[in-house]
Amino acid sequence: MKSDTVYKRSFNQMLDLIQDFAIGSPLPSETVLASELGASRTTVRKVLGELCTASVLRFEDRGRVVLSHDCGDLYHPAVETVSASERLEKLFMEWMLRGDARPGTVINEAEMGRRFGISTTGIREFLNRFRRFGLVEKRPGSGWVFKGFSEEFASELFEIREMFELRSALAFCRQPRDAPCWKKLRQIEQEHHALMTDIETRYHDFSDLDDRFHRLIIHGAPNRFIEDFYDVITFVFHYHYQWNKKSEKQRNRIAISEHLRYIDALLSGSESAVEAACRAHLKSARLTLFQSMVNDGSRTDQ
Amino acid sequence: MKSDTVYKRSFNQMLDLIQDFAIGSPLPSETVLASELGASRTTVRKVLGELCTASVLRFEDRGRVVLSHDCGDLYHPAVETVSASERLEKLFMEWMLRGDARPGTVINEAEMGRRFGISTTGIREFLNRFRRFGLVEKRPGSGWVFKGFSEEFASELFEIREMFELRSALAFCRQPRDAPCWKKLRQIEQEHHALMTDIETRYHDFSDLDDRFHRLIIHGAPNRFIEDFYDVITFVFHYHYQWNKKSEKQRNRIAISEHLRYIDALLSGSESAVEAACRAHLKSARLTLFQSMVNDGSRTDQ
DNA sequence: CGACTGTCTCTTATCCATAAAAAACAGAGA
DNA sequence: TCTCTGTTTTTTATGGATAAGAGACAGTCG
Repeated sequence: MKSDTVYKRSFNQMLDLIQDFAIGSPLPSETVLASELGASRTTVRKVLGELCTASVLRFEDRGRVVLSHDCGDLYHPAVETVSASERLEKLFMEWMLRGDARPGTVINEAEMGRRFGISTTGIREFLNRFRRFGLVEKRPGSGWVFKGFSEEFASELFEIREMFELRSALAFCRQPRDAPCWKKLRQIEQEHHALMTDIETRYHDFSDLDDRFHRLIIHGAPNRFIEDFYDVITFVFHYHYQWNKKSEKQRNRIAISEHLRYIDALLSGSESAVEAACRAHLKSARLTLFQSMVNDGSRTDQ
Repeated sequence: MKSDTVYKRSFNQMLDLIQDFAIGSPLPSETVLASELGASRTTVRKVLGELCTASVLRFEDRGRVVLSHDCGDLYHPAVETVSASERLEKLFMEWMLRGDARPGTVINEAEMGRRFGISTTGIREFLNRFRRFGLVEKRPGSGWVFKGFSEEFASELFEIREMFELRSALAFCRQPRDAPCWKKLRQIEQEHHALMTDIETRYHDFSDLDDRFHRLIIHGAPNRFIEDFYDVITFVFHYHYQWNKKSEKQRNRIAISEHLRYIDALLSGSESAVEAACRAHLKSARLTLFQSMVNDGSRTDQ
């Protein structure tokens, strides 16, 4: 049976949203709310219905008005808000990065299902999707073998990343000067400056900016395989650094200044400068990743 | 329920195999047979059991002896020999390459299931695996959108292929002269010569040789992402040229001579020669693919 | 006429069931 | 002891069921 995580998530979001409306004021139309919450109108109606019976809203004159802001205890627990597949992804990565899985470990669907409390179909689907990350491999008829989040893996990952990024950076700076990407680049540059000045408090915001920056570069000369591959990068970094927050602030500070140099090079239009800045940044990113891999006690061989 | 395609395939293979044994002579042990057929002993036993009741074999003295060679009508039909997922793959590619699916078409699991006679679970798994080919995309909560086997697709595919192959070719020729890959290269060179002399009759054998050649190059400096990507290439070429056999012989003849030049360059060890030969070959391969795409009536826009 | 809501239909996410295949275990003969 | 076969236990492949969620259609009110 499909879980109702979409409903619960929407419910919580709606509760947040209601706070922005004065008591007695009417809510936007269902259609508007739906697009606001990123769900279908069907779901929105269910949420609104529930809130009406809870007397947080009242149906009135073909629309809902806010009756109360006091609904802190109505929130659904956050856990019930993530779909089975998302939960599985998280659990699996946790298991993997904790080092519970030695390279070469054979995974079997039934056991994983039991361990993570998810049906084997779900496991199967996840592993099939997860295959492209290069961390598991399938033996048809037999099970799955786990290949280990190793330095070898990281090294192969970076080799491709470097090829792709360099190609994209050069393509980027060959774009006509009036292409919209330049404007976006300047915007992102501003964001870097802004983040750098607030680095003490906002250093967590870097990973999002980092992602947007690299995706902008890459999107200059679009290639679906390159963009897909960047998903792998994002994914790996996301989880790895979630489990290893050591010296995050410092790491991000350095990355920002590398980005700024990189952006300068792009804006200058000099291909050799771009190449140099790009290589420098990637080399440093690679080094940082490797260091965090060996320094992380939970991941070293013992 | 799991289908018994493994059993039927093994059964047919066993029938073939029995022909190699004289009447009255004993078959190898179950274990040996299993590894011979690439199936488990469980399956082998089932096959042997069936053949005993069909009086093709007789159990005797802790082993089976051949009773008869006359079993031509026992073969299971070839269709029942391919698993649901393989069948689906074929049907899907056929549907796609025939051009039944305009780019942007939204695919839905239930309908596909009906069309291809496969359960939605199967469809879902297939599409998830198929995603990496860059031809379908998922809209979570909603369906799948088909992106079209277009020139754009081919062009993006080739861009990556060229990057990877060039990188691999250069890495290949940097290997020490006593590395085993050189020997394999010479072997493959011989195979090219042999195929070229028999080209009139054996031109079908080229695609296999082509695959082995490129995989050898690529494997010189292994990188899982590059090898994975080559699966995509193989897959695309396999199906595309299966649907478009126009001037196959000529195409293969040209490719062989390009390969030979490419191999010469590798053996010479000159990086610039390798680069030139590699680029030339890929350029020509790309051109050939593009031509076959536009010339294929079933695939042009009408 | 155009934006809304009420209703109905169709599709996806997710679990479960089961036969086929694989793998592990156990006893027996050379 | 080692290799076989007989037997039992697991695990995978594949179909099916169903609640949740998305989308289409149809009135309705300003």
